[in-house]
Amino acid sequence: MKDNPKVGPRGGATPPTSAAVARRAGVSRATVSYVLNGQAAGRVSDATQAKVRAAAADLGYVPHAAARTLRSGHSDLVLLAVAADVVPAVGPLFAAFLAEFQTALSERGHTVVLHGTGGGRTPEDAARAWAELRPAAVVTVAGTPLSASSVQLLTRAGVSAVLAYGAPAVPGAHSVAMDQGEVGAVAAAHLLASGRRALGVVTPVERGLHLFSEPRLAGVRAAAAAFPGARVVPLELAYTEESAVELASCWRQLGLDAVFAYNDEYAMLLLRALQDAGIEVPGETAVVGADDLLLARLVRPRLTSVRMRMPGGAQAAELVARLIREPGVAAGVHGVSSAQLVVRESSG
Amino acid sequence: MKDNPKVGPRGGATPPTSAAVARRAGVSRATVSYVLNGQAAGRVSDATQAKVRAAAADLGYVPHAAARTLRSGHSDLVLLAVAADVVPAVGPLFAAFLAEFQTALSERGHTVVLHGTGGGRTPEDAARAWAELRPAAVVTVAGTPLSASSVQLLTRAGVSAVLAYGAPAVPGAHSVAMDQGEVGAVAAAHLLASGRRALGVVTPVERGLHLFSEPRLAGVRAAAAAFPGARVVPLELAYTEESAVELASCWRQLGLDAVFAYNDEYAMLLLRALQDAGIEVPGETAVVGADDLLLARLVRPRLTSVRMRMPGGAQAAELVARLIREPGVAAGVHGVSSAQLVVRESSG
DNA sequence: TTGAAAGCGATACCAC
DNA sequence: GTGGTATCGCTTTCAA
Repeated sequence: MKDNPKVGPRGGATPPTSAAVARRAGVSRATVSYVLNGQAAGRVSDATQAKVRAAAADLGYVPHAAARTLRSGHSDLVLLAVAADVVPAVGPLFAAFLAEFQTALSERGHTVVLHGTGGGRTPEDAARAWAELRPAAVVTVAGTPLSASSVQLLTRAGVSAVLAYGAPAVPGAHSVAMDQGEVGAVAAAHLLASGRRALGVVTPVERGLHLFSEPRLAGVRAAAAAFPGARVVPLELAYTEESAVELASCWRQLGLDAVFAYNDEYAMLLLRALQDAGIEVPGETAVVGADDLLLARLVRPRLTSVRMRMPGGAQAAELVARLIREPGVAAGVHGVSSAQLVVRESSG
Repeated sequence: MKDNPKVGPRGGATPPTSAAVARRAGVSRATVSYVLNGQAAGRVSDATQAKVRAAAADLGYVPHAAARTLRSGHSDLVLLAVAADVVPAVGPLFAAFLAEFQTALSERGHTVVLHGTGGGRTPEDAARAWAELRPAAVVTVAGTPLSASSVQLLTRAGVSAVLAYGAPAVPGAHSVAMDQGEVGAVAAAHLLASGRRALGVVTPVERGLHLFSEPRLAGVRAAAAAFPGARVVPLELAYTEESAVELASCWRQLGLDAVFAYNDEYAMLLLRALQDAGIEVPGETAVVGADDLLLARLVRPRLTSVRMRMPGGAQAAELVARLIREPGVAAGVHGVSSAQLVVRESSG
């Protein structure tokens, strides 16, 4: 009469444990563990194995990851950290990355979870929250802040690999670097080469995008500095039609002959507003976006865009798996993005 | 000389434990626990508390979530389950939801993690993977499969709340239901009311979207059945320009006077291709999308779209928090979406 | 071929 | 005020 599920203080049945499986199968917990982890070859008879599996299935037994982690000293978790501010901005590029990354790592026996770190916290607070889960690896994505002391904290907490993906290298961490400045520089070089000299640069007012937009602006500035007579004007824009209309309404006063619009979505927004305000594109003002979205090819004129080439999710997954296997590898840069211009009709 | 960090088999330093903090502060582990969990009021002297905190800071101590979970019997994890197939399709609507949901729940002391379940697995396999983490709650998003037996498995594993968000109700689970059929029905009703009778329905060939597109198609069919002379033609479309061009090239042979395009992105793609093929929109063919994206307002003609109203991330978070607090609440439907037409220029 | 038992890290009851 | 210690579920070594 001890075989019925125990009842907890709140009346809910306690989940079955490996001990319950063992009792039901009439074997010891050790045997259950061997069978359920495939370590049973030559140790446990086939008949016993069958009994154990049947008992586990009957009870709906699911192993307790926390207990396993505690005992084995390492978890199979790979934490993909994304600042909450950045999440709304990620878009289809990130979604594709995530799907690939997750699939590749789960094939290698890891469990990928995405942790959207709440806004308004220091990098160290965020790192502490990650460290509590004792993941095998932490991968920070693009705009997610990561400081050297966070890296140290994670490392001391036993995280074997810390990787900054698409962000500047951080001391102590591995990285797949992406130079956002290059994005701006490539766009600016193109515009300057085609004779434009007064460059507007759209910077989103949306939170969390500054980490991208500021280096991009700096890249434009750097490129422009080499051209006598070139000037750069930062332009704030919110991701709303009203904001775009407002900016377009005073466009001629700005005297710009080109604009680099942070990304394709902002570019599309501005392009539409400019056209509605009677500004001819690219005749009067050239427009360049970034990310090379499919949708940006649908507008007329088709949008010139800066495409970034980064190691994809599968490659990142392979890298992470290797860093977990070989924790000794010295931190360093494992791949660099390149920015590449896709010239279409919106810049002449 | 026992105070230096212990060295594991692979040479990496073992992370500091509460026992290490206790040794360094010259107190017992119990005291450390009390101090670090705010249970010290009236139990531990201020001087001792200060010593403990200092020791913890020195060592860079971070509590071990797995150990805490094991001991306390419940984790603070809230698992947001998303099928990997669906991830690439989620778009900005989901990103906004995630940011809100995560922020609201972390303020309530929960840790939200998104689990992108690998493709090609049964709902039960996926549920087992979720159950291993013993989360306090599991929330499945929109296209993520959830079967009644999965729910049972999760419940037996001690998950106190299972919520299907934006999906049909599942026996045993709570739900915030969204009737995808209604989306199609609303679009079709509008088109039929404005005199259209031959309705194309774009269904994406991309994996993982069938769970949305099929009910939407069924909704269109149901609405059309009420109109004598109305017919419905499903049209497969991939999310590429080539596919859209191909579809547009044989458009006139289809004899359609309207098309409902699954969502705004597919609608924009098709709209462009139709225009390039010389089909006048909305004159010859009306186009309706769904999701009411900002970008869809930028094309000309502006896109008519079906907007869905669902409880936002903050409301969902509040619901989940309540279900965790009160696990006894009978499973049921906690909110229903409504689909609402936003008429613009692409349908006349 | 199987079982007994130690121990991973944190918590909370109970004794001092 | 503070410390000893049993306990959560699981893995793995050693002994039978």
